[in-house]
Amino acid sequence: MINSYQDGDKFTLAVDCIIFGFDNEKLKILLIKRDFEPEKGKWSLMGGFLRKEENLDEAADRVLQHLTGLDNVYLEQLHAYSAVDRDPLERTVSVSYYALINASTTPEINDDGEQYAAHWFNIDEAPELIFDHNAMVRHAMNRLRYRALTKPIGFELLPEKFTMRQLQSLYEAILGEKLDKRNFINKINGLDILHKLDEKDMNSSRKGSFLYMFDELKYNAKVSEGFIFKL
Amino acid sequence: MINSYQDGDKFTLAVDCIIFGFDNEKLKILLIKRDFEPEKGKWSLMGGFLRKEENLDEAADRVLQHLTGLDNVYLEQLHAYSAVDRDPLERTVSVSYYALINASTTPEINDDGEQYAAHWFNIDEAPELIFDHNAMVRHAMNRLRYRALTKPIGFELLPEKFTMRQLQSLYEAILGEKLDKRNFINKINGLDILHKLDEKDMNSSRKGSFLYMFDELKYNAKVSEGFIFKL
DNA sequence: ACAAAAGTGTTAAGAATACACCCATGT
DNA sequence: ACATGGGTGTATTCTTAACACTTTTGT
Repeated sequence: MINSYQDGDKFTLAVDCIIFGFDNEKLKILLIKRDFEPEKGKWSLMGGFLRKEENLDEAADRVLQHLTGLDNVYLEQLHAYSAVDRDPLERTVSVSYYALINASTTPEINDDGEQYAAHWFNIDEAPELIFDHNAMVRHAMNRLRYRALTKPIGFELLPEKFTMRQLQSLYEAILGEKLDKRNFINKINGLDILHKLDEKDMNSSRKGSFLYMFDELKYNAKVSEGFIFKL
Repeated sequence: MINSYQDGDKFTLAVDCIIFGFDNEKLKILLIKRDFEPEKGKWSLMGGFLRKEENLDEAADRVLQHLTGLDNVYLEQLHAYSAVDRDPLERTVSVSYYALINASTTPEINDDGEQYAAHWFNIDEAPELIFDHNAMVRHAMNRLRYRALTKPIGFELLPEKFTMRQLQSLYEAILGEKLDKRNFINKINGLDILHKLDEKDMNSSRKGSFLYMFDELKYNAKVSEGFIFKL
């Protein structure tokens, strides 16, 4: 049974990316409209096939870069989907990844009109997706919520400089609940992983609000001292 | 790029199982000694190849049943490992699963001596494993610790009837730390998901200790009322 | 002067932790 | 009678949650 390779069936392997973004108000997801069969015209996640010379992480990076042009994106593997009939055309096992991209750094999406049209949707207004992609998105949301509480991944979704209010809005969008302003700020400051700038953002109010940066060095130092990030 | 299936490479897909057990004292892992190449004679996880007519969960079930004869085992998918050179003989992508089996229900292991010899190891005394199996085990331990705090999975590893002390020892083994007896019992009782029997286990002491059963109905009712299990 | 968002601490409630003695029984 | 593990409750600390007013400044 396991003592030989010769009798193994072979499979097409795909990656599908759940791409999250944030526009300072709502959590978004990037979807593409399929311009090819099967399920032409329907919305789906961005995906691609694994190639012999790469591993799954690299395939996900490649797919993401093709669509967004972005490199060094936060990507995390989620789950392998393998139902025999999940893809009606051909047996395909797909490994899902979720990506966090900072909407303000994001250049135009590679929407070449030929293969697919890409579009940002509010996470709660996304259309029905093909295959098992709806389940993939639900799963990704759960993981995102969990991760947001145990790793400072939120910063991946924000511009380099951001206000406390933006950070709070992001966490509210991820967790799906309102948070208390003072408690939130106290908690964040208690973590001591932000650098407060002298600069203010004057867009949101007359008074202006101070900008902060995530201090990755401080964070890494704390983690290596055994500090456990917990929001 | 994604608009056709024809140019896709194909891959051998495997599942590898991290099989945890508990002997009332230590957390154990079931490993097999390979009697075939590559890496003949070395210890590894139990694995097998995915077949066309099944999905990954089914493949993991099959592999596990072949080894242990057990059905209805708790199995959870963990991660897809896909390094190009992870298996020196042939490009193989492997999806890891962890399994929890109740050592007392476990019949003899299917150790047929021809293909492999299976052996239980204390988790902290396990030998070096082939390929990336060491990483798979580390990953599985982390997931097990997390799950143990948020789902009553511990009960999968115990006999149907068990004492509080057994339950506590199990959690201590999983979490790798000593717990306070009174606090532990208070917490467990606070969850109100156990059924206390009139029966006593007379093996562990002269006085005897009451046996308990996990009440799955109560648990499910609580969960569907929105109760969040948190140990 | 007022509208609109920023900024700032304290108190109360709840959760987690530390801790020590008596009980039942077989030998 | 004693040795062994079983069983039980309270006080303290820490963490989390609730809560309201003043500041700044552009119009």
